[in-house]
Amino acid sequence: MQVARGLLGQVLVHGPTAGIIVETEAYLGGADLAAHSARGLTARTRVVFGPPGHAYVYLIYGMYQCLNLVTEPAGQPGCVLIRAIHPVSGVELMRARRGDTRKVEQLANGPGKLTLALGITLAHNGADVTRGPLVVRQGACTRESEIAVTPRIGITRSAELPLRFLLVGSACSRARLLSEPRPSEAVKKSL
DNA sequence: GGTAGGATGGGCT
DNA sequence: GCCCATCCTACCC
Repeated sequence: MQVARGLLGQVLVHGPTAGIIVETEAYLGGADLAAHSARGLTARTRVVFGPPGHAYVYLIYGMYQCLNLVTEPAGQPGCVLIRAIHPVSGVELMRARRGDTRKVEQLANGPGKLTLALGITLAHNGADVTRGPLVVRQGACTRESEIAVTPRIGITRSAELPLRFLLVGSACSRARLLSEPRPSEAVKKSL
């Protein structure tokens, strides 16, 4: 949960493409029934029970891939789903991968979209995010006041838990945030 | 602006 | 056989 907040404002880099993380969701161990790990250690969730700082990538709805970062010590499940990024480099490549003719804000403003835009696939499952080629870099400092917290979306079990975190100034997460506060000048500039 | 429905395949009961 | 941590298109305001 702390990691999910901390990832906001950090930069996700893969090759020539990169973007600022603007939306995350935490998936916990224990009573969080929405987490894949809730049903115990299986072939699919092996990585989630492994050491932190690794990528957990899985196939959803038969056609999209979602990227998570493992957060807990080995033996203990827990991860953070990256839900949206704000593209900062390699935008033309992202555009090509996504099929062109879109606004920049829409290139990677969803979990399935950002893996496509960044070129992240199931092959990255288990990859060490501190060593590359897929890396998380420290970004600009994020103020607590720039973070909004809401229930997670797209799930039914444990749906009431407030585990979704957004940078309120980002156009890339805006559309999905109900009753959105005014974006601050500080956030606008940092994007 | 909004919503309804279909695509599509692995994982688990 | 059913359930998805999704996205896009068509269609209707």
